[in-house]
Amino acid sequence: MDAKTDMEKQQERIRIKDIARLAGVSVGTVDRVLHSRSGVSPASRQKVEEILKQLNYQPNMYASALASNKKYAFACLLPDHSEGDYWEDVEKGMSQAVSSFSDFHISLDTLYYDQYEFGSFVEAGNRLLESNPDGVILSPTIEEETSHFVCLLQRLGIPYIFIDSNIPKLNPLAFYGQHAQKSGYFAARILHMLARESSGIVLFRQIYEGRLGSNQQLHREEGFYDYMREHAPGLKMWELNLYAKQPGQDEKLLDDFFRSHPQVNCGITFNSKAYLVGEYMLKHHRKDFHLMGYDLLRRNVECMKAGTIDFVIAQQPTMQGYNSIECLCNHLILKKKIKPCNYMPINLISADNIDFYFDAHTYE
Amino acid sequence: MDAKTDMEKQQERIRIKDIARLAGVSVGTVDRVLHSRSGVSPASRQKVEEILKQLNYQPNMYASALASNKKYAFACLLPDHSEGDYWEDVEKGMSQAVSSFSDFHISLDTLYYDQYEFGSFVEAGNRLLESNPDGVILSPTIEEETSHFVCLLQRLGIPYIFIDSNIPKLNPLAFYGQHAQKSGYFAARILHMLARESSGIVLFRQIYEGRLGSNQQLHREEGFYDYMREHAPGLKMWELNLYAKQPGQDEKLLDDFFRSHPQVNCGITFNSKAYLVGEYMLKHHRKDFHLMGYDLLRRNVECMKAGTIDFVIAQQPTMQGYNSIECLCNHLILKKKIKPCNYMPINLISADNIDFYFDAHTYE
DNA sequence: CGTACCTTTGTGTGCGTGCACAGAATGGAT
DNA sequence: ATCCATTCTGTGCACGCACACAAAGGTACG
Repeated sequence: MDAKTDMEKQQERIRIKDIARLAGVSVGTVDRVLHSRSGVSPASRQKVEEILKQLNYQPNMYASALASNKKYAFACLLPDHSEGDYWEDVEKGMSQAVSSFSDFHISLDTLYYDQYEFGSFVEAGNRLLESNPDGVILSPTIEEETSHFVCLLQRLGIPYIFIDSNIPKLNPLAFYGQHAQKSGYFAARILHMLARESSGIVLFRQIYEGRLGSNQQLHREEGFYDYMREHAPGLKMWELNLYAKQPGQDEKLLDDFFRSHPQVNCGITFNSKAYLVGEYMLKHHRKDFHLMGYDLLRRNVECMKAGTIDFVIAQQPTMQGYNSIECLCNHLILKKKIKPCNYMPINLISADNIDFYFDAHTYE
Repeated sequence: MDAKTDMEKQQERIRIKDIARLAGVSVGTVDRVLHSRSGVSPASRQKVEEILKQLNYQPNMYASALASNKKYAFACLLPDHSEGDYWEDVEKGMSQAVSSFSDFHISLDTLYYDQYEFGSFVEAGNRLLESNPDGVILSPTIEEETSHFVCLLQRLGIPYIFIDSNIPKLNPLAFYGQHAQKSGYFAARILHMLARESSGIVLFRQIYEGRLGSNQQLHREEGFYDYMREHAPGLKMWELNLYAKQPGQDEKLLDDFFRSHPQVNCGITFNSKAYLVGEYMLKHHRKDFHLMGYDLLRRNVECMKAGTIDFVIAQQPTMQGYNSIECLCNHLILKKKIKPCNYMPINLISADNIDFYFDAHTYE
């Protein structure tokens, strides 16, 4: 029966056809209004817009994607990385998203650069632009170069998303990552519980070419010191710089430090390389040292299971990757409004709850 | 041009039409094979199945949902609850999912029962069955009655999902919730850090009609004791039963306990009612007591901000709700394979990282 | 050989939307 | 009034799939 009551119809989804009928125009006109195309008289436009608002019309995105049959090419610019690294999880999340939204005809091209060679970032950026992508995802690890690159994207009208760390003034379409300062603050609370009153804490830092690796690291440190200033002003703290690239050198630095500071039984790294210290402890059979770090890298996980890393703060890299692709789809295809700043949860992981944090499962 | 190279076509999505052409049959026949309907000769069926497997055909679920135009009614059976409660977040997740999958024409009907009146569960269950739903979500809080109810569902061929707690032998289509034993174990690790060596720990328990509220609570306790047995066998522990329904009575019990055990400065609840103790501490201006609990109820959050609850373990109720609806869609509409056991992360929340855990944002 | 009946296969329409194209209306110039 | 240009509006097909219906082929029986 065509003669359904209004009661029943209320539940039904409103279609373009319905809007057209109510506005006394054809679906073509409604379509033009919806996509703000030209060729509609002011009177019709206003009438249609009125009805749209009144009925709170939501297009059927599946029908829309089916009909428009466009292809979207996304591109991603990441630091190059090896197996078991942080960025691998980010990529995993992105490829999960690509396959989950494959019916939208999206594709993803990932380009890599050497985080410590600025030239390689620029070069990768140029290659990316050549492919003329519809949306870009990148991590603003190098502020200066990112700034330049983002200017080009803006000029071309290509939306870009930041993951992992943020530079708000370069206003990306969205940011997915952790609130670094607050995560440092939280880490401090936990480490403070681990630290005995009498002893002290050592901060292991990562130095490249004479400067700290990233803003992330700096903000985490800030948060850490903020907490300690408020809650444990008397606690002694040391900073020890490590260099990752020359393992022998780091080992010697650690030897020297612990020889001259035997009472220190607590430490933290504000980057993902806690395993450098954890593996050192393992090698020297020191199980009494309490260590914290960041990110569920394979080597960190192994240290946690072996007992030389107590806790790690995870920042859901897989979810970051997944969400950033989803965000581009929402923006470009479904024209949804995007939330610009999206902080990931600050997760505390120990050997006990680690099994529930490989967030892969969430998005099969 | 119709004459695309195979190279190009490889990237394209395979359609039913393609399968039909390659198998030398019509799309109707392929359709029949895909939906395992009758009326296909063994020869054709085999040929089509072969091609399907060979090309790993994945149907376009959007087109499929669009064409089939079926309506799905889901039903949900939950303990009744007041504002700011745990179940409210579960419901929030479910309604977010319903609106995010609204193009699949799903609807959700939620029924409530009194958790402590078994008869009301049965009555709500019967009302639910009358509406003849396509899928059911419930929390098996009462084992006996749930078992009966689930039998009925099985007989009717209606799939059901458990959230929050699990009874594997009633084999639900899927379970979304926390690994209770391991979460208790993890909680113990944290509380052990909070507890000074010299003092002891009190376990506040929730008693209804002479027995513990739920299996969840029991398993958490188990995990907690497991940890303590392994890592702090000497630590003294007490159990104090509370009754929630008579606040005056609880206050007296707490008074008595702390008068006779002034050295105890640490406690935990294995249900969501930590605020009973937190608010007591607030009232008596005791800030030196370390308290842990479960779930981000409004009253718990307030205690955390006031400083009388140190940590809470959260179990992502919103995500549980969202995922359970998503699961029914995947199973009934998209015919995807379902993962039967889905453990939520074991999240540790303090006042510092709480802002990042109202998981609403994730699914706008 | 015609008819009835069953099994197997092919075709056509519609789901809600995007978009190209055709058609109608308007206004101005001749 | 006629013609053309311009603006505005309506129609029809396509997207990939589900499902109803029609058609074709085969078998049995009078």
